[in-house]
Amino acid sequence: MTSTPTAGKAGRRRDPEKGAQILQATLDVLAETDYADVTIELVAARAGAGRHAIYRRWEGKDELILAAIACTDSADLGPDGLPDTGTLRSDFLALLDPNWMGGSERRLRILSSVSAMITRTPGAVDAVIKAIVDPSTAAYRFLIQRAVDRGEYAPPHNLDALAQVIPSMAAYRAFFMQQVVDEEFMLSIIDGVVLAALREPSAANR
Amino acid sequence: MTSTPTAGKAGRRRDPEKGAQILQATLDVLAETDYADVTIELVAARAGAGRHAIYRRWEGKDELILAAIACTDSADLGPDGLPDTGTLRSDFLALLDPNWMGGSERRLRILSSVSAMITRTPGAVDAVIKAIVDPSTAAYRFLIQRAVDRGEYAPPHNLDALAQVIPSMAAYRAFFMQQVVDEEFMLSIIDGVVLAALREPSAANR
DNA sequence: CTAATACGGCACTACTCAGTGCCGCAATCG
DNA sequence: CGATTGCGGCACTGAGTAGTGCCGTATTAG
Repeated sequence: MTSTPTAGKAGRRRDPEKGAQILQATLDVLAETDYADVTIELVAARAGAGRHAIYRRWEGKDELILAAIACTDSADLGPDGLPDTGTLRSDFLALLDPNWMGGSERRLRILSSVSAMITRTPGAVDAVIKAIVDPSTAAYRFLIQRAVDRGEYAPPHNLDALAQVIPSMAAYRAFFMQQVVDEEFMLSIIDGVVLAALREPSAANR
Repeated sequence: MTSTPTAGKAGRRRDPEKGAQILQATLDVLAETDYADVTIELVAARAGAGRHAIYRRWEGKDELILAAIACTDSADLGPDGLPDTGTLRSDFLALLDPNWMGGSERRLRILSSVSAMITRTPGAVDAVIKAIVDPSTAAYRFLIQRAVDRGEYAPPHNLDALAQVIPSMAAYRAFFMQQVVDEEFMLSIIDGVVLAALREPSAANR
């Protein structure tokens, strides 16, 4: 990539907005169509840019998409963005709020679009794991651990496995079955699997 | 599709073997590469056939792949093909045998390759669900239900949700995380999630 | 001012690949 | 035998698209 002309001397400076707009447009297109249908032309048009503005910043299509994945917004999955309602079950239910579901749905769609890239492009797996998979798992791990810490449940046999239940099953349903991840489905997982696998704390743990 | 000349009169008869070989080759290629990399040329070469032998039998690429998905072998997931070891946990462990894992891995790879097609081609979702998703879920549902029937566990709160845990989490790991679905991972799901969510039967149920 | 760089828009090349037509040969029917 | 159809192999067309070059314009440093 050519360095920004700030270090040099003359010339029009590269618009910092454009880069962000292009990445956002890339994520938008990824969330709407499949990887194979993501054309540079489409991204450029969506960003109100020319193709050169893209190729000036990234080596090619794959680098662009990798960069876009890396800047997927997962702030809502951080400890500070997660609900804290007092009980684990109502924390889970709070995640059904459109406020969070919007981000989840978008991440799911991006995840599925990028899937075709995963087996092909080196680095794609790591980018996806870092930007989407890990934050999701970490969010559920955090909620469960907090419930355990407050004495709501006994420490589970395998926290990591439990934390992946909801992301996995939601992705499987949305992706391979093309069915909506609605409240009814989420409740069936929450009550039928996750909470069922957690035990009341023994007296010794209180 | 043109009808077989058996009803008519003259001409060389269409080789019934060829059709099967082409479908098998399609599945092989699907299991090895991505949907976008599945070219008719590649399938034809793998089947030892010409492109015409394919287009004579199917309308186009999508129809070929749909037909191939529909004939995915899931016989090992039928009630008669599943292990019966006496306990649910050892039934699950028996599924780790290469005998079953081979089929599972193949189905997973085909599932991931076809995923790009799911959002695009009408009928692809139904074909995938019927040939891969449903048989997998049904197999786990059968094993769990049998364990419940023999009094090993109490009837679960939501059998369908539990039956989808292993297929979902295995697919998520293999597909989005590109990590092997090995014995260690399976054990963490079996013990940490599925069996943890099942309860010992109460005295009244015995 | 001039030089250098960014920008959008357009045209162009290069490549892949689905689908078709043609050729020669093989099989099957009358 | 001749007509018809299946078959593999080859060449070809046409569509889609990644990537590049050029043009006129805008912005910035010296």
